[in-house]
Amino acid sequence: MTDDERKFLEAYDASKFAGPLATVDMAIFCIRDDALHVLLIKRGNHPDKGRWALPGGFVDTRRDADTHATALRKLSEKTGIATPYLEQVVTVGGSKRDPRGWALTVLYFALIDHAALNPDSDNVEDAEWVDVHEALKRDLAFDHRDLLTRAARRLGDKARYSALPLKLLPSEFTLVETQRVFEILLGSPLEKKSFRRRILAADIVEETGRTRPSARRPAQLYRLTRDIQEDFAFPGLIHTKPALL
Amino acid sequence: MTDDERKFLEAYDASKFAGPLATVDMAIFCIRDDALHVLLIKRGNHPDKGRWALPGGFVDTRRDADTHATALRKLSEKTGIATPYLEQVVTVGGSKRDPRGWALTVLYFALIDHAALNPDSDNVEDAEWVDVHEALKRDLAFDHRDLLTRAARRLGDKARYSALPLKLLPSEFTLVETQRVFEILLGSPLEKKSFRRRILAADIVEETGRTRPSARRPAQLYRLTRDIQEDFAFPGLIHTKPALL
DNA sequence: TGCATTTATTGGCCTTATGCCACCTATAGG
DNA sequence: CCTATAGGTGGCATAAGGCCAATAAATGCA
Repeated sequence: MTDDERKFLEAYDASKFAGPLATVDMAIFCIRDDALHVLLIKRGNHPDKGRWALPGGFVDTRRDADTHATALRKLSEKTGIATPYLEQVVTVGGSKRDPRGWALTVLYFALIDHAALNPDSDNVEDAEWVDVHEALKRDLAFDHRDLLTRAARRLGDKARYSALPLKLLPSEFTLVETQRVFEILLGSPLEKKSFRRRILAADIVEETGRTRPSARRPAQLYRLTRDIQEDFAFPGLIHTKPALL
Repeated sequence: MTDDERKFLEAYDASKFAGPLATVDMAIFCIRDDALHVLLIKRGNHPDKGRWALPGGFVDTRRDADTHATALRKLSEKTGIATPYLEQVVTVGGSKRDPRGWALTVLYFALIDHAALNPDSDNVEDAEWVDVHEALKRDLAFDHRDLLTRAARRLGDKARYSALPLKLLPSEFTLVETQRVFEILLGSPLEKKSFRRRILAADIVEETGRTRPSARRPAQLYRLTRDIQEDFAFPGLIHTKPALL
């Protein structure tokens, strides 16, 4: 750093520039009762007090090293889960979305295995797992309906060309369960043989040798052969026709 | 709005909450000299004065209705182009990326047809179209090398499963040119017949009836049959193997 | 124990999509 | 006209995908 630059920084007062309000909001998804659910929180403070909203809050520039840390902090506060799949969806900023002023929010979605949740959390007064279709019908706070739409669409898109939906399953899962998750996300049934051929050909799952107990023929349990990262994608897990938007 | 809420808002002073600095940065791409190029700007002010950087600047909460408007404003200032393809890539925020403080930037990329540029703009001292590979070797300002990497990767990914690269071409283009753009983005040659079969089957281009003059057999000119929107995607434009990250 | 029932998993054939590459075509310039 | 060259097609062998029926593994009851 040059002296010139050092001098500039000493004179710089960031607080003089009134930037926008910066928040992080999250769509936390899980599969439950054979449907995609999202966690909603009833707002306890103004504005939009009493309305349901996506969990979220202000970026804390003192505690959060980056926005990802903010998201992880919020997620942990709400669900107790520390290492979910977390993906940034979009950032929405504008003057109209929050009555407090020009507000910018970074939207994330998280995928969790419903079974990994503490069952007590179901009985919390101000938090609720809601079927996504149902949630989209509610009068959510701020522009959270738009945000939820975006997050859900992203997840649905990824179900077409990636193996991401596997993150909604427990660490051991059957192929039938896997197919069902894809069907829920895609909203249409899949052909069993094709689905299996593809997921096996993709070489991302392997048999554990164990089976899921059942009153009928027990299903083979599988696990991931590698961790699924963001932007992990491969063609052809699904046979649905192109979504030529 | 309830009285209660109104009272809350009157008492609310957004400026008390020193949010992060909020900026928009852009990777403006075009094809030039048979390679992907990006526009770089030489910084005229501290910090990182004199270093090359992606074009960008602060969100102006008085002028910009939303971040998209900020991006369009920046793009128009730098290139004079008003209606390009614009897509948000990611938002990066953290305490370490800008010496002025906790800074949050929304990264966009724009795709433009190089021929649509005002040729004078090539002679500007502080702006330069740089081959992306070359740009990534430079010591760019802030974390702009990371940002450029992200934008370029997103574009490369989209070349695998969408028709987006068509936005780098003029309004009339030949199929050979189109294939070449995909090859540049993917970094590997494509099979001519397969490529043509697919792009024609996708029903996104149609013949104009005109041809591109040439010293050899003239090539048929095509145009888009519809506007390409963000997240426009379809499988199978390319035959490259899965990028199983 | 043997059979009906139910869910998991596999076989196998037919159709479509792709990879390959040779061949045909349209121009310009000798 | 003939040649060189880049655009554009034909056509077949192979791979991938859709379909659906057969097989397999449990449970519970006759």
